[in-house]
Amino acid sequence: MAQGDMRDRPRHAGAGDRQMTALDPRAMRLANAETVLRALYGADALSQAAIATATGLSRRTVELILVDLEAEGWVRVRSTEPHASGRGRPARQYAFRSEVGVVLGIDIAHDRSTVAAADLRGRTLHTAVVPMPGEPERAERLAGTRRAVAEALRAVGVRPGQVGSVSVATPGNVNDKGAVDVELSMHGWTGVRLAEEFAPDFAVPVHVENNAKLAVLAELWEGATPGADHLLWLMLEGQYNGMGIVMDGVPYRGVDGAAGEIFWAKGLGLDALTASPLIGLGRLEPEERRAEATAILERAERGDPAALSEVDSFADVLARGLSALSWVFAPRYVVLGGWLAWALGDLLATRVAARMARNAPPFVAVRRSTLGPDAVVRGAIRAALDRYEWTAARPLAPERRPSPVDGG
Amino acid sequence: MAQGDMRDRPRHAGAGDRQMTALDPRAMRLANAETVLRALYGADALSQAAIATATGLSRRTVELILVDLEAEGWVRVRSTEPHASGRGRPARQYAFRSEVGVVLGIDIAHDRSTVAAADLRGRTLHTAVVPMPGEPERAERLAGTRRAVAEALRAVGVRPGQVGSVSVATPGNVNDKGAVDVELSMHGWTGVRLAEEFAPDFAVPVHVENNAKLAVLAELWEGATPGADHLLWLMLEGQYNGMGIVMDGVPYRGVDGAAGEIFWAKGLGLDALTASPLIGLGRLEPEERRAEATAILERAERGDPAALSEVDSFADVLARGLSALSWVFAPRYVVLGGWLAWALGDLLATRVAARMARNAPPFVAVRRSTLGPDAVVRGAIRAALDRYEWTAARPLAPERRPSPVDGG
DNA sequence: GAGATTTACGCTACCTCCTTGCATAAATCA
DNA sequence: TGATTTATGCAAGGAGGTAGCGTAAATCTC
Repeated sequence: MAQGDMRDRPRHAGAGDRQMTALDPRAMRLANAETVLRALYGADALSQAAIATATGLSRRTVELILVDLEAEGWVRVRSTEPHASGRGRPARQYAFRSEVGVVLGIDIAHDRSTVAAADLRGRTLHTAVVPMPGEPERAERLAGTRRAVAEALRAVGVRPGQVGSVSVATPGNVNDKGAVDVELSMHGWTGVRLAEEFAPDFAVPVHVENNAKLAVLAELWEGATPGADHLLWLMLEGQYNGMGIVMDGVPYRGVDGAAGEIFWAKGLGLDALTASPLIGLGRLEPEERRAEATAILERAERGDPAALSEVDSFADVLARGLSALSWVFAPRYVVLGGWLAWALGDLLATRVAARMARNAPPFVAVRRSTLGPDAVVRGAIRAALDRYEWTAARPLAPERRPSPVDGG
Repeated sequence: MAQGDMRDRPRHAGAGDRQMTALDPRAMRLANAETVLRALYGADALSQAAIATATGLSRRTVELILVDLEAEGWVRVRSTEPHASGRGRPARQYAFRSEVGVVLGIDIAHDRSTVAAADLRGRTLHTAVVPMPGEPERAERLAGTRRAVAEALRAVGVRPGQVGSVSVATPGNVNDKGAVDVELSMHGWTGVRLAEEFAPDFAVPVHVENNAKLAVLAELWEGATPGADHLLWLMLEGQYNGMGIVMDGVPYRGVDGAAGEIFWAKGLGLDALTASPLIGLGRLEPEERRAEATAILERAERGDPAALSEVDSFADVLARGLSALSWVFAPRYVVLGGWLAWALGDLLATRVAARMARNAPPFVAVRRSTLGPDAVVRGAIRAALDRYEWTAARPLAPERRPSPVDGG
């Protein structure tokens, strides 16, 4: 169930994509129960009849399944509500209980490790941050991250073994076994087997992915391009840049997660960005670089030619590379993310868009990411939720359930 | 069921990827029957016990399902065979009947239309070719293609309404509605709605796809890279070049099928190929250009510096562009296909590989396509098989069943 | 060649789950 | 207070899957 299972499978056993597992009445019940649960998950509260029409199951079956789900703790009965048409017996409203499971999103960044605990609808319950000043070694970084995990779990009152799903974001290439293949900017990070490192702490498999490839999930979830099918997401972070590629709604990893290394590719011209003063800001401390970027933005908005030409030449290089990539990928959106895009506001995006309008396919739209600095953690939470195993999981007991009031 | 249905869906209803449809006993039976059928499809012949262990169903259930499948005509009972261990009652062997369905692969190429009829295992039963000399207009080309369809169906003794699945290959961008958005090299072809054109002739929806995107399916099926997960497939045809991108085992289309237009992309340098004398050969007639290419190959193999430099400069441009793309896609293979790669043998591939070894990621392997001129038709047949609806289809009646002996 | 052994087949009994349909419950409206 | 409307609870019936036993059809042994 960890990574690397669905790769390199021969897709040509036969026709369409139905399941291949044997179905018995129990499996049927399980599948139908999950269907009901999903229907409730997607809505605020639903009556039996509403669930029946939404799922295609008979009302009787829905009724029986709800009895089970309520007994297990997945579902709460909201006291009969007034009702729409005004008359008739009011229907009982059933609601999914997001509190009965906790997932973790872990963002290991250069200067800090951030751990967010969220409920099953992805609402953040608590965020723990452990700063990582002075370029620490591998062991120190891992220990600090574990402290952040412990703090987050303590805050929401959940033991590690009860966590429903975990996703870890890291800079560098994450291979199909959940280890970092190449990461040059963090000490001793190349070769670290993150999935193995964290696996013993939890009862569920630990998912590990490159940070840009996770941030793009947040963009699809609660960002500028919800539910988009194909897009390119650029993480402009200064020295540490990356790309998230989404195709057919799914993030694409390539062989051992190596996809999207556009800054290593000769021929796209994006390696020229390294020389840009804007990229150079990445070397500064977070507060400092943000101030610098804001200063540039303000100067440019006042019409200062030096600031404008700085942004323009940056946009030139970016637009050239992204135009070429757009012919290859035919994405619906190109999204500019990372703190640099965040700090430069719409200035950069509009300028890149103007330049791409001439050279890229006409259907490609340029967007600025609407996500703030927590894009990567939110993406990790999204990935954790996507991997949460409804059928295997058991809801947390009432006394163990965290409430959103507890944490931050 | 045609194209364009699974696009742009929000992927974040909840967790993993189970089905969302209500399951009743009948659906369960249908799914289990399909599971049994698939097991038989993947093997030559199987006993009840073998099917039971392969599928996870009880032997009794397998037995009952086989009774149905045999009655419907899907399955044949091979007379009890000697048996492995030597003793014990010999098991009945059940075999999937590939003859009970016919699929069509249609390749509309510049100089001809080719229609191949195949059985459900993809064995070609008959191939009909209608030449298209003198750059005909749209109507003429469509009429000629219909003639080829009629001939192929006559040869295998099947009426159009009985065809189980159809896939059409065409040059140009095929949008999500099965129409050609842009195709400049064939008269009046831009805007032709191929799915609609052919739909009335058949009882099943007609799948339409760009020819390079279909050829790559043949490569995965019976070519140089069977079952590969990620690869880039180049169709070098002279004037009409294209690319097929496979990611996670699935061909990638992009917005309205526009993905892979690497020759329109400034910045990759591949537009420079247009100037190459090798590409120029595409303007000649098929026999002529093949002779010319073979002549170049022979001269190069004898060490002729002019021929070698011609191939080298071609390989240079190709390798530069493909190296850049390899950083972006991280494919396992880059495959050179099309008649040009076919004609130049391993010469081109080894030279491209040597140049890419320096600039591309180390895991990328360069391969020459092992498919001949029928790559596109075979890919169309593969696509048609992939879309064949087992559960909806009814096996052909015995008197209508084509036999491989009939056709070519 | 008859009986033992081995493996496969056919079938009955039973279980789970889904569906239909009707009687009952709980609200509003006249 | 009774009619109307909508929701709930429950009994009966049907479809499908599984377990397990007796029988069938081979080979092996003496």
